[in-house]
Amino acid sequence: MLSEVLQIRLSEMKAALSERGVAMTPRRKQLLEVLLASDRHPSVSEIHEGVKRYFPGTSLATIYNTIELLKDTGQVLEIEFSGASNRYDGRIPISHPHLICEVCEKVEDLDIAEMKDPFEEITKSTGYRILRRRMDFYGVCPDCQGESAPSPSSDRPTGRPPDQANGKEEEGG
Amino acid sequence: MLSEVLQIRLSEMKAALSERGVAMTPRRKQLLEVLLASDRHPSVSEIHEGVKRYFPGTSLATIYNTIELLKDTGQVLEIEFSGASNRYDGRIPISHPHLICEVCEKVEDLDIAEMKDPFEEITKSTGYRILRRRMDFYGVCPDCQGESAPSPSSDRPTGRPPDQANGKEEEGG
DNA sequence: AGGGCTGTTAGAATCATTCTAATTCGTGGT
DNA sequence: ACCACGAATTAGAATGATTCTAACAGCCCT
Repeated sequence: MLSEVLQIRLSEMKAALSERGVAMTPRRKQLLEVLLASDRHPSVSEIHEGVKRYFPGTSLATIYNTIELLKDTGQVLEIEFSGASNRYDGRIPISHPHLICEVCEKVEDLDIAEMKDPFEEITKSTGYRILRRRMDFYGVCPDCQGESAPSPSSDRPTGRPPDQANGKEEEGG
Repeated sequence: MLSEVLQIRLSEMKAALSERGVAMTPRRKQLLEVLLASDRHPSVSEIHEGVKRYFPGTSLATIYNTIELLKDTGQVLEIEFSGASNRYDGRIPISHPHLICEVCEKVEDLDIAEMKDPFEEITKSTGYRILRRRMDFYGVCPDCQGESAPSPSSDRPTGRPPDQANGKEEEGG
């Protein structure tokens, strides 16, 4: 069962889809719940698994299609990865920073309170019309540190090996 | 011909490769020059084109292999994209912010002087061993604004359509 | 019953990237 | 000159996420 806050998000999502004339079918409803229920920033195939528990015949295409609708209505944040599957955040659909473990591929939200938002300033100084931003930090989470092999508890669909461990820990910048 | 600053970068790259016992073959030398000569944050296939002008038989695998060596030695910054090709920055190989036009797929460096670096603080508060970060701003560059179709001057190998233009300009967060 | 509009599906197509196995190249030793 | 060895390079296959296509199913409306 979703918490009260997530129930509100669910309503927002449904409203946004309905406003655009998209039907709320049982599969789609289930997809939204799976998306919101997970705190792992799930991938398309994880969402697929979740929906298939209730609607076994569901195809991957349906998940991709519905995610596309959610993206179009600004109801999900897509976190892109080049070698692996994209991950999705339905709980906080607006740009915000993440912590990403390169060993177990965990994606966590990150609070940086005192960081000033350079949004307006960039718009002014560059002339760009900024649509979204990405601020993510990649590293090794506490659980995965001190292990030579990645934690076997996490299923990693296309995990990359921890080849970053070459002593360079601060890059400055 | 490369500027003096870029000549220095070239030397650094060669030194880093040599230190790791990697031979500086003519193809690899050319690849480094192509990478440094471009201010477009070129993709693998753009680099491939550049190298092929001098060594016509060069295969894509060679480009991928050499880029891999450069990544391993910290001599190139990889900017990942999920739907399109990755882009590479050999001039400034450490993490730094970019401006990315979603219409013409231009990638520019961005200076944000007064932004405080939350690096140490995140390490302390989360326990993560941070290896790299990404701070990129996506939008529409001045050249592409006011055009319904992307500028035909730029060659876009796997361009995505400008479907971001749905009125949401500020996402906050 | 029929028309038309979604939603859904299986499977093919695409495309960047990685892998594999074979060939070529360069160098050092004879 | 010749050979041997290891690294560099190659073509092409394999992989995997995503997108596309064409067909089918469901439903509302008359």
